[in-house]
Amino acid sequence: MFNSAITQDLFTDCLTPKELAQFEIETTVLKMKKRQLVFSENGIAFGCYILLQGKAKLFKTGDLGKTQIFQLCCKGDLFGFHPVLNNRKYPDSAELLEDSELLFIPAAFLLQLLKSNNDLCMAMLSGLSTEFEDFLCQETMLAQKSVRERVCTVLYYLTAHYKNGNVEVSIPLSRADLADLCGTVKETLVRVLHDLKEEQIISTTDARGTILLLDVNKLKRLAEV
Amino acid sequence: MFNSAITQDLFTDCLTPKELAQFEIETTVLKMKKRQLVFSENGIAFGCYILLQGKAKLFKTGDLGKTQIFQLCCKGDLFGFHPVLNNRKYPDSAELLEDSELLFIPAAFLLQLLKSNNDLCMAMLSGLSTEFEDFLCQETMLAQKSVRERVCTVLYYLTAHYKNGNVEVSIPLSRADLADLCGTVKETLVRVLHDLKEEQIISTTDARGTILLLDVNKLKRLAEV
DNA sequence: CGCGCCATTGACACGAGTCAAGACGCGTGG
DNA sequence: CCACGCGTCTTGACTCGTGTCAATGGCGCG
Repeated sequence: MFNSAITQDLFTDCLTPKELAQFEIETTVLKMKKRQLVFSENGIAFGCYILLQGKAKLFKTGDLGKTQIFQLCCKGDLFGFHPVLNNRKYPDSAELLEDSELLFIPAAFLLQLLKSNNDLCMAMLSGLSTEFEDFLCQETMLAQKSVRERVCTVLYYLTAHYKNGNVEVSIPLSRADLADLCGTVKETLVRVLHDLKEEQIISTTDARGTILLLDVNKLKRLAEV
Repeated sequence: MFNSAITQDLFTDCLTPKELAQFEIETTVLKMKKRQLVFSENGIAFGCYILLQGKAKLFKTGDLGKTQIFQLCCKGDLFGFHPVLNNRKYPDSAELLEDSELLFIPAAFLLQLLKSNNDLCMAMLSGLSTEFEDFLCQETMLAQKSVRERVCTVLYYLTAHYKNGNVEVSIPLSRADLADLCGTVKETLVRVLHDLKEEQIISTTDARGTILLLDVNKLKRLAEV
């Protein structure tokens, strides 16, 4: 959950050598800073992006101005392509969590590739369907679970993003971002984290509040209630 | 919201006459009764369906057994295709709300069409992207709005499904189904409906509790808070 | 006629949001 | 090198929305 279902493998796996060469030419590498917006809600989609290096969050802003994060992007993830495919405005926003390197793919070129390469199309359909699955889980979780369960669920799934080696998982997200992932507010999130600390399930090492997962199994059990 | 982004137009618009002929041959009409399951979570996907006549709800069951409805299907909607595209099990279930007529499209045939017809692929990609937009709205709504606002939002969007002529909108869903759409429980939903009745925004005519929308504009305003 | 499903209402408890204040570390500038 | 200020994290007190449990009412169907 919260992972990208579609990565740059899409291109490396599906494109012909000739198309790959063209790909090199048509795409552009961008360097951007932490906190910069890659695109934002209602903006026109000139193309999409591959995250070559760094991290990003994808989120939507509700009617009241509160943001809901629905995906965290890591190295290799493709994002921002939906409005290219259905020719609409961006329904969401993307912000960098670290200084990052992006590969920009122009909309027209992506569409041209899709039109001429059926394998790519099929792979994309598959990816979008997997993304659909993910959304179902997210939506059901948000609608049905308590905040405590949601926090545990989110922390558990973040292991996929922030595992160092095989054991340690440290999560450098801010409290505000974590709250936006869980669909709650900072204060409530902090209280839950406090409890989890007392239960020896997590710990916070540094002053920034980086979370260290101590007992992933117990976390998983609490998440699945 | 809660609408299908993908309908049978996909086929009528994109298929060649020859493919349409083949389509006639490969697909099967099914008649099924209210409350029957078309498919269910974790089931194998043998194909997908077009709703020729009737209504259906698509939902996912959470860890605790509570169901969350995320889409209502009307005449012409295509559904149940995601696991065909990504070769997995069904992540959701489909249940008929009325006696219905379905067109079954075998998985292999759908895949064959997609492989040989790029227009169809592109149209499908577009539809899935629009579906993605819809999910973002749903998720943000569920995570951020109060129950009252959610009920108003849901009722408002249901106008698209249950409009008779141009003015009257009557909603024949059960309280349980409405609650499952709003991400709440029957009792709470009933209380909100009670208040909306007092505020002259809706009324319930028959004993089954069919809801009649009196003031769609006010409803919309309450939904957008 | 009576059973059962569904809608409705009431009483109650608790989870979670809001508001306000304090703690802590970090960076900037004097 | 220290002090101040800012941003983030944390905690407390309080309120209220919402879920749970339980009981009643109404209508249709067998």
